[in-house]
Amino acid sequence: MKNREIADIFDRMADLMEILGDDHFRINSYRKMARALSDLAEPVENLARDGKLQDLPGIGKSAAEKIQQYLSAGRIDKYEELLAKVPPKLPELLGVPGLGPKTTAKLWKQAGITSVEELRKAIETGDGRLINVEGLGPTKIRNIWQSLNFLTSIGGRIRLGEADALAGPMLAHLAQAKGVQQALAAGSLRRGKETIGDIDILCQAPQSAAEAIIKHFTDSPGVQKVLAGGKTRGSVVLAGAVQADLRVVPAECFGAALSYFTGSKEHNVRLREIAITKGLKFNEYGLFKGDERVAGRNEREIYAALGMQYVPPELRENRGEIEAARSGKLPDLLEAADIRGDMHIHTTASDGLNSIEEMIQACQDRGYQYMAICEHSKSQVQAGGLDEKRLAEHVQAIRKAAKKFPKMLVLAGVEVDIFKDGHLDFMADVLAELDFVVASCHSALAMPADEATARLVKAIETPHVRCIGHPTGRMINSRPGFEIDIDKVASAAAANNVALEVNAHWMRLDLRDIHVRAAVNRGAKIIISTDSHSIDDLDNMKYGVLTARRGWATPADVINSWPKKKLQAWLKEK
DNA sequence: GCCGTTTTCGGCCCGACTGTTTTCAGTCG
Repeated sequence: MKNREIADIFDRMADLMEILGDDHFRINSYRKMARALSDLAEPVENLARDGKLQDLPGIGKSAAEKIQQYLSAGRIDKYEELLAKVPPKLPELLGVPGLGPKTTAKLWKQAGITSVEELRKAIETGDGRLINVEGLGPTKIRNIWQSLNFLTSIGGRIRLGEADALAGPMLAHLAQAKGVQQALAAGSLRRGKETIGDIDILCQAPQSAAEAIIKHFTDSPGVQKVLAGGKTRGSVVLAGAVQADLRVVPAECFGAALSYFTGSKEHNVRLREIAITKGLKFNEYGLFKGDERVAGRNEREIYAALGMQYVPPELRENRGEIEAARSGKLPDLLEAADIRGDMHIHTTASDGLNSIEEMIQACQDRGYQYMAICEHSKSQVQAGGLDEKRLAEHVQAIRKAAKKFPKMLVLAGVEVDIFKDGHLDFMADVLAELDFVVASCHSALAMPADEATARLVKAIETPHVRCIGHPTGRMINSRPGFEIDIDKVASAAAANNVALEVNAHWMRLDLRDIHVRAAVNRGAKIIISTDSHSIDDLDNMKYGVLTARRGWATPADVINSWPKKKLQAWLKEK
């Protein structure tokens, strides 16, 4: 699957065109193409084969030809032409905060700088080259210098759970400032995206209090560096080199600002375009007819005034939610409160930190009606995987412990390993004794897409298997995991009445959002599980719910939102 | 380069903050 690869090339072409000063509308359309390709769950090769490339939003004749050329010849002429016009390492300058295409072009043409390393040397040695660059004074040079040092210390986007942990204390700190009526996380954190670039916080307060609140924010304990502080917004760097931005707005604009700063950018652009067709103007202060504000206090009245359903933040990615909302066809998404159980929990019997009873109690404390304890199987030696004998003893221990919790349905399960060729770590007669079987891959996690797909399909077709755990095996920001043909996997899952896991741990979130959507579209069922190895891990469920919502999942799609009786009936179906 | 419920041509989102060319360009979100 070459989706990501081709998307990157379109993004790089856009970068090059920006430096060369090309028409910015054209550049924007290249960005849209890159986005369409990276949002695509199925292999772009399939669309190309079926002549359906132009069905993708923003992909026209010319882009389709470029994609076809890449797939058949491994190159895109236009990209090669652009590369020939610009020094190879110049585009990396665009990644330096504060450096955009205009300044990058000037550094190149007026100072002969062609890479980040050369820029660093030019500043370090003070060789005088930068003096010739117009628009570049001492302050800007100092800021660029700091950005260069900042760059070497950060690893890019942080994971959802990490951002959430940073935002929580900051929100609590802000709530103590005088005049604050409410403070919420906006941006990709509110949308529940798997990684977060920076933390956006929106605060409702009277205008008169704004400046003091921003000061309160920039003076916060965790702040390492203040990047900006004005009358309506402030910007800081937190521990771990994470940027956090704050905006303070009065109540009459809060909804407009929340919508604006929640994004996504692509969703917002569409909203503004719709506003224009209705003779309105939409900005972060409200929805305006001339000078009159027709909406802005909350998001719902804005969507209503634009003639569409309220769009939940998780769907705001311009992946079809605008059209659905305009025709009243948005799904009734799963809610966190719908979750009735956790179906993938470890205990001290394998590599968990808490006992059976502690985990049952913790699930009961969270209001669950059912749960499944699923330890590793014998080949997971490093994780204390259970062999047949220990597994049988463990089942007895679970049954015994469960008697102390009559209200909780405790399933004795297993997380059985799927080997490289798709066969399992336990024989069918062992699996038959269990209430619930999750099958997962823990080894050979780098294999070609067709082999990985076949491996999962074989496991799905195996008797007694009811769920595939963390189907791609990816670890966000550290391991890509399998590329799979999600349509094939989901179709097999639907046909065999096997669920696909959304692993709720913020390091996994696997299935990921676009896979959930493809799976649901194919009629596959989802189980959102925390794969908990401790009591605290149980609280990761919220990240799995966010991911499922981003995949347009409804309660009907998510088995562990079903009532206990319906779950028990489903368990008997295979 | 894409796109069409005022369209196949003429559009294509909006404002804050910063530093510098002291009236605005560049960058960012």
